[in-house]
Amino acid sequence: MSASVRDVAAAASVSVGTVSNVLNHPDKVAPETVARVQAAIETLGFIRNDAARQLRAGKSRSIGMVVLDVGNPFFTDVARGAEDRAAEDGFTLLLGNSDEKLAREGSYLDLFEEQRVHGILITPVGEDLARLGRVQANGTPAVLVDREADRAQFSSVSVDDVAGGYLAARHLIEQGKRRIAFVGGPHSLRQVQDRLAGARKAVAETPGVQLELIDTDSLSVLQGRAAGESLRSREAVHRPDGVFAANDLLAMGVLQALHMLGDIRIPDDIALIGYDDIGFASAAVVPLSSIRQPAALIGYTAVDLMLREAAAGAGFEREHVVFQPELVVRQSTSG
Amino acid sequence: MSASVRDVAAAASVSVGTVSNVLNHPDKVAPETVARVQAAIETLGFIRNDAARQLRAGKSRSIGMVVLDVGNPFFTDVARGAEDRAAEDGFTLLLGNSDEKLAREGSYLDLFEEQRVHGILITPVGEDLARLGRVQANGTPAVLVDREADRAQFSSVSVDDVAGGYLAARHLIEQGKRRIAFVGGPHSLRQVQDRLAGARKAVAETPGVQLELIDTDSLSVLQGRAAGESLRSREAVHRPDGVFAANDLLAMGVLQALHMLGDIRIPDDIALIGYDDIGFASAAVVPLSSIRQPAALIGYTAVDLMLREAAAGAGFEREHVVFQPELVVRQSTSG
DNA sequence: CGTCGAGAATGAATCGTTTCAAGATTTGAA
DNA sequence: TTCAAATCTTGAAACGATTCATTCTCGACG
Repeated sequence: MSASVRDVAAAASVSVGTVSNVLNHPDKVAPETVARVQAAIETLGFIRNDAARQLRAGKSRSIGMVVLDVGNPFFTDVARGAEDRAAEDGFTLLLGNSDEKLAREGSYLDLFEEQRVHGILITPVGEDLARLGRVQANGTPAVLVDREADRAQFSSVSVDDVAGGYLAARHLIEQGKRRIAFVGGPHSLRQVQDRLAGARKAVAETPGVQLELIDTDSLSVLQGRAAGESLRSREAVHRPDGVFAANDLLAMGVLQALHMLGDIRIPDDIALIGYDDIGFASAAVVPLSSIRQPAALIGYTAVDLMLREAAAGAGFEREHVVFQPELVVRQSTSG
Repeated sequence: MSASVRDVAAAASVSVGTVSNVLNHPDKVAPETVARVQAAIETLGFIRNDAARQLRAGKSRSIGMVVLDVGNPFFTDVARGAEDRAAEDGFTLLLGNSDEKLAREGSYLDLFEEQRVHGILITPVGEDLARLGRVQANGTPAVLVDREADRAQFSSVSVDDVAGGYLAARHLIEQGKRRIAFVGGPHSLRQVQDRLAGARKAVAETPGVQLELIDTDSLSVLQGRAAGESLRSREAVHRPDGVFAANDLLAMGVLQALHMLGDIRIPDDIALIGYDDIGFASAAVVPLSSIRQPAALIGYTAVDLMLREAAAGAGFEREHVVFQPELVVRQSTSG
């Protein structure tokens, strides 16, 4: 169908090797020849076949990334940062969405391995990283994003979620709230576990504070709304007076159920805080307090580590970058 | 590095052809042999090299998609629909973000062509589709998303933006607003042109209604906030009483500037309507009226058309699907 | 008992690019 | 004028999976 190097070579009356050199090492070819070959490329509409190129190279110029939810602005921000760093070195970022499902995560991992991707960035769904370990063993560096694990095996870029959870819960307590509810799930997600652990710590520090768990199936607006509705349907005295949602999407859902569909005052009746500080949080019905993470920087750093690991080859000393989260107070907790 | 079909063949004491058959046509191989080969694959940790596979096949199992802004939930919704349809036929969606920049759009197009992608879905940045025409001519079907153009050359899935713009502006007028401002840009985007054209039509229908244009550099929250601030800094009498933003991101920005940073009442002082009806619109400080588009369905349909075109080959009769937008009234226009 | 055919397995050829050792040509110095 | 060095160009080999014309093996049937 489309022209190959051979066709270009014939049209320019040179060998295929020379065409390839024009493409990849133009300095090794006489200027006049370069011009002739480029003219031929132009007239034939030649387009490099990346498959053949990769086959020879053994590796692609792509980086694979698997996130938990592309619909979550936090992850698109991370991806944007990752893309920026990748572009600096001429790599392309391939974005996959696991939707918090192990099966989908697995098929993206398969795909990326088959594509001989340069490296993988992943926010894993579960605790079992054996599959990822195999990828790593096959020579494809994998970096954990927004998650830390076996420090010797995987480099990681994360945020101290325990500290973040602590900040959130303590803030609610400082606002005078005593019956705190943690809305989040599934608990197989490390992020959920850690944020809850931080909250537990803050609760334990202050006598008389109770912590209630409200589980969700995923970290989505819809699940948040469901959780909020279950709270709304309770008698007022049995409701918590502070809600800490495991991320902003959930918090937005809770907010919708309590404030917009119900007549519960935020923050007077119930104070609400989320996590991630996505752009939309500040523009919510009641501007949402949240825990800010440096999303773009996380992505940028993750690609950076990955590239370094790929360049260093085996025996690379894994690195671990941990950012500190930051409390952002808005009206949803401070009237 | 990693095992090849040849290694597997040796380990299972069969020929490479047989290994390939086990992988692709297991029914053509004796069950016992299949088992033996699969065992070998397992123990060697063999992973198909997609580059080699594609090289032979000539085409990849991927579909390329270029959107204007991944940060815009509208486009991630479209992408989600596209991914679903692609997955039905075993294709993978590669998502690229042009960020409304011609250069980035071009480099994604290059990349996709080099990867011999099965087809391309694109919301083009500018009016010049010559580049895309060349892609099409080289045998890669391209479908326009959220945009219509040369009907004979490209299939398209779009929403009647003129009708949408009309709906939005007429709604503001029906709410008694007479000094309408259209916030949007760049005008090189067809979406912006069309929505404005619709608004103009509605304005022309009612005597005594003025339309003012407030240009933005892109369709982002930040640009919306800037536009809102310029409005806020005016004397009240010179402000419009109705604002139609070219998309919800802009509208959210305007909302922040007017309502949260200023003390302008929405919708009493200024009514505000956006476009796209992204999920966050309903949860805004003042729930945002908007024009709804069937995002996921647009993506789903676009892949469907693309796949049909790819299957039919040259001489395919281009198809054009146009959805009708829908007015969603919330508090930002109706107190 | 010979022949035919279905089913299974084979392995060389192929896809298009890059690499690299070897050959060809030019340049410059002696 | 000659030779070595520097500069260009060449073309075959390699990457790894898939295809397909061929070969091989049985078993059934006349």
